Amino acid sequence: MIRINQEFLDFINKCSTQSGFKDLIIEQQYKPKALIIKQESKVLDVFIVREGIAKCYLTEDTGKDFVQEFFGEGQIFGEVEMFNDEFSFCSIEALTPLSVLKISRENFIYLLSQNREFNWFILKLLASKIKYKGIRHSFNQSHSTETNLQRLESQFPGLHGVIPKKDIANYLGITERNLNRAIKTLKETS
Amino acid sequence: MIRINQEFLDFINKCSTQSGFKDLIIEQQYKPKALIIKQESKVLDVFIVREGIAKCYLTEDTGKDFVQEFFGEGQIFGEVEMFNDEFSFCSIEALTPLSVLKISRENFIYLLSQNREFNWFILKLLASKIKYKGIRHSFNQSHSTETNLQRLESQFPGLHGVIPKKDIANYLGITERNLNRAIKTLKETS
DNA sequence: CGCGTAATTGAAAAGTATCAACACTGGTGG
DNA sequence: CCACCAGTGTTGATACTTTTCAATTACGCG
Repeated sequence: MIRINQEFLDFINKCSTQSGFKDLIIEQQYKPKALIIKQESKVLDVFIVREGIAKCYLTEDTGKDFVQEFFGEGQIFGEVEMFNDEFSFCSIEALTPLSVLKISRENFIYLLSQNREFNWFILKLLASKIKYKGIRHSFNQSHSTETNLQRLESQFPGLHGVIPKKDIANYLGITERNLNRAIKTLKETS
Repeated sequence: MIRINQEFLDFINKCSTQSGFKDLIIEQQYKPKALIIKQESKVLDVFIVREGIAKCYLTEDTGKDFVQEFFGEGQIFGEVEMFNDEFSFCSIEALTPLSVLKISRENFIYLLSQNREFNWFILKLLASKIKYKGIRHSFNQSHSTETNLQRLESQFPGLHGVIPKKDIANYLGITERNLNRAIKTLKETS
């Protein structure tokens, strides 16, 4: 399954009903293929996935796309840009119909300073992303395409049908041609 | 040059002279090749580089090492393990004689909750690591070995003589053989 | 000098990208 | 109902890149 964070989503959902909190959180909907954050553009809000799947990817000067991560329920994005500079280093696109909760930069920083629990959640989320990215990059570089594909499928069973092959290839950092060969090889040897 | 964070180092140095703060921070020295954090082991402290260079790497089940990052002055490590679980997903090794400032888990969490400036520094540091890792992984996957090497050399001029070739190869995710060919190719075409 | 570690190189094998052709699918309009 | 289209997925042949492995050289240090 896609990476999710139910605990954080529950927390935010609970908050969005409390006075003094609900006004800071705005719900929003996106259709598939909608571009939510555009690379190199200003990011004014933080987003939390309520329902659906989003794709986080980076377009290189070579024209190639590289998928950083697929975001499921309770995953946050746009928060990295709140701390250092407001320009996004990646794009975010809805893969399925997507429901998000939006918090403005101003309110996000206010919450961080005023709500200890929120602050702790964000620290944990950031640390978790670092770990995820570190392990992923290392694994990718150190294993064969077949092994990388197997790992992805064990982490996200049922990604076929939801995520286009092009995106899977871009997540693994390989071409579609090579992805197809890997799939075939795995079928034959199983 | 190696990634550094002078602002944070200045802040920590200043703190370590203040009453109520200095007792929380311990200075420590390591010799080259000393293993400071061991993969899969418990991490009890957070470390901040005061002087020298450390290598952050991950050993895969294939026996291959992958270098995540080289830490310079003001860079922090061990902090990721403070938030989720205390077992390290990577190893940290001194490359040069290394001077670090150490903060125990207990005191780290205390500082996070009591010192707003410290809290904000950590948030920024974590966000910065995410961005660094994201951009790096994407660039690596999308460019040729030669281009990756050029990028590394432009970011860290003078890494030869300090960082062994094996580590450079492991940082780029390639073999030493291939690194040597890339170096030769770049020399010829320049 | 001799030892161990690090760096270098060539040749063969394995893996991956590129490119072009073709198949499948769902939706649209005649 | 069929023809057409665009987007997506599939495949083979070839060129290119990287790894593997083994042999050799260079360097620092007791």
